[in-house]
Amino acid sequence: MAQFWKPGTEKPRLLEDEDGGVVFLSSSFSSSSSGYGFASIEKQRQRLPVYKYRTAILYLVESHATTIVVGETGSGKTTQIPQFLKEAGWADGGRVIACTQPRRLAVQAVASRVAEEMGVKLGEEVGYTIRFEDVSNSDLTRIKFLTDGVLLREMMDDPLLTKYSVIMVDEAHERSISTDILLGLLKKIQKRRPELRLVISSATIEAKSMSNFFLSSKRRRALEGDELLRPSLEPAILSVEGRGFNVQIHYVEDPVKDYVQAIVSTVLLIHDKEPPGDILVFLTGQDDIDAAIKLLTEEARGNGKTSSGLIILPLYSGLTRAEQDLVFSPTPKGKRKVVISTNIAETSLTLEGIVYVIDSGFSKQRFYNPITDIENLVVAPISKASAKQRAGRAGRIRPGKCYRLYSEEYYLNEMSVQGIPEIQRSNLVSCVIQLKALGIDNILGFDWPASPSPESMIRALEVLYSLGVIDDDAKLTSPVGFQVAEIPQEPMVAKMIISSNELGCLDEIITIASVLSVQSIWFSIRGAQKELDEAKLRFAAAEGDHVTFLNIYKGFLQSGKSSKWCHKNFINYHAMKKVMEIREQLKRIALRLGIVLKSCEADMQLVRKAIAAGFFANACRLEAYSHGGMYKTIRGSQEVYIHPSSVLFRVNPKCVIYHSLVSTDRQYMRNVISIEPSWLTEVAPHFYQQQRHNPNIH
DNA sequence: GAGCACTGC
Repeated sequence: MAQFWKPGTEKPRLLEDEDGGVVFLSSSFSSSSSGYGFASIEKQRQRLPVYKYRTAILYLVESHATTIVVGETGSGKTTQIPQFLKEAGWADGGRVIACTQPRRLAVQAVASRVAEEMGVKLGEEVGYTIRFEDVSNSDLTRIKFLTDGVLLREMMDDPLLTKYSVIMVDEAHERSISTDILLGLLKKIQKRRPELRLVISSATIEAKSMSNFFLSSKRRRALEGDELLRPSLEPAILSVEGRGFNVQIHYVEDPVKDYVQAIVSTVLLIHDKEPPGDILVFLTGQDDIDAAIKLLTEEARGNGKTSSGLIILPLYSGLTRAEQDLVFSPTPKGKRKVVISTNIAETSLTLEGIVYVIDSGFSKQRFYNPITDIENLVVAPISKASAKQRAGRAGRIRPGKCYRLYSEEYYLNEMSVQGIPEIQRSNLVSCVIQLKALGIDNILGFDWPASPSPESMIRALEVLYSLGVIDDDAKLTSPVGFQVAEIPQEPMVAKMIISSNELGCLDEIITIASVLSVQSIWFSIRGAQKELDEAKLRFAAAEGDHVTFLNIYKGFLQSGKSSKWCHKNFINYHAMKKVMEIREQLKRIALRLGIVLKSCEADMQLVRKAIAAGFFANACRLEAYSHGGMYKTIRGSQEVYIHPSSVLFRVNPKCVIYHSLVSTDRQYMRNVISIEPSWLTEVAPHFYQQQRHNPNIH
């Protein structure tokens, strides 16, 4: 059993502020109440911690180009600041206040809350825009919530975002790729539009570096000049307290060898010794979660006293909606809920009723190797910022406790302060083309909040060049480059779509692109693997997985888009509905780009050629004398295998193209289609011509 | 015969 150190002097406050750079404004700025109706809602608003900073916030936004608001959970900053700004006149004269979020669900929730507080109909004065859903009105909407990805897309039509007077970037500390790109671009826009105001909402840990980012060296010089009429270019930092309760932290004395076992022991310890309250456990992935549940169920059963009253539930994104909803159902009296979760509960989902958190100290994180061009998912230690976020989940309803399965010494001395920003862990192909489309040609010189490695940027430029999307001067080509940038898909998929025009198979290709962009269209039930495989066989096409998707789509349409039909065939109905939405979007965009919606009927050779035109770099050749179905990539001689979930598994055609690689003990190709090697020089002569004499091709 | 942290356009 894990031994926890119970410090004699337990920490009075969980969220220790360890960077001294944050300015805390005193409440002398407190505002008087605004003469506003809806008494009860107005009272609720006034009770939010952010309310007493109303005047301070308005003053800072007025006088500073950028205001950084450090606010803990429950401060009310997201719902209140846009309203303060509106009340102060920032939306007068047809201007709009924007507030971005990293996630769609948050956009919808916050927008409807604010519309309710203001007593207006959602979609009119208060609106929102997310992919597939625009609940806003260009004449009426004054406060608009949107995902940061949508705002980036808006910049393609209006690079200076002229209709917005204030842009609030919420959850900036999460440092997603789109937030980072957005921050870099907003900084540029500010130089052209001094009247634009930015509000960056961030966690404590990031505030200082965010402030330094918006105060570049050029600006420091400007500050010394004569800039009286302009707002101060030095960002203001305002800290707003949250409404979380204290969380006591417990550490283990010695490093934990087996964290699944340690979790089980700790759950039973809490259940035995601590007062009622639900437990949230952070683990890395589905495998660990299933193992922990199995072990916990066994040990609880064999331990009479503690076995009663535990409701043990898994939580990860792969679960169906119904399974996920179980964790939100209220815990019956006398019971204790134990939710064993991935990182999904760290930011994306909030559980009420959690009093105890057990933190394994690990999560799965994506890493990208620009040399091999492979993205890997690996279990890695979390950062202090994550650890604090996880612990905070225990203090939402009353004071709670957090059990960290690592030592305090490790936390203090070895854990990194914050995680590596996503942009430094990812393939940058989509990101680079987006910047190019916005006229940023000097990618290497772009002022990022955190610079990606030059190797990753160069690799992205190489891929875009090979696709014919950028030219020798690294400028977007016309029309292909601009078309690819318009299509909201990875550039290789976008190129496949554009190539389908002259091949006359857009109809089929957008179906394939749509299926490839959802997680999985298969409905997997544990223990029903055989049935799933049989269902797959009913649709399997000799050409490969992409053509199999076409068969499934056809069947789905013939069934009248029936959910029953999906169920019978082990197909995920919700995924199919998403496929339909994406397909409609792609169809609309393709038609706008002048691509003709044509079907090639049964001629699958055209479909395969279109796939090759986008994914030629992923072509592989079967190794003639290998018995294990070993392939090598034609370009890099990398050893790869067909994934067992593919319809071409064990079929092993001579030459294939894959859509993506997953790396475990081997590199597995997922979603594979067979091609003729001669097509490669046909669709990508520039890429393969130097290798004309390479025996691998002929 | 194997495996899918989490978002987003």
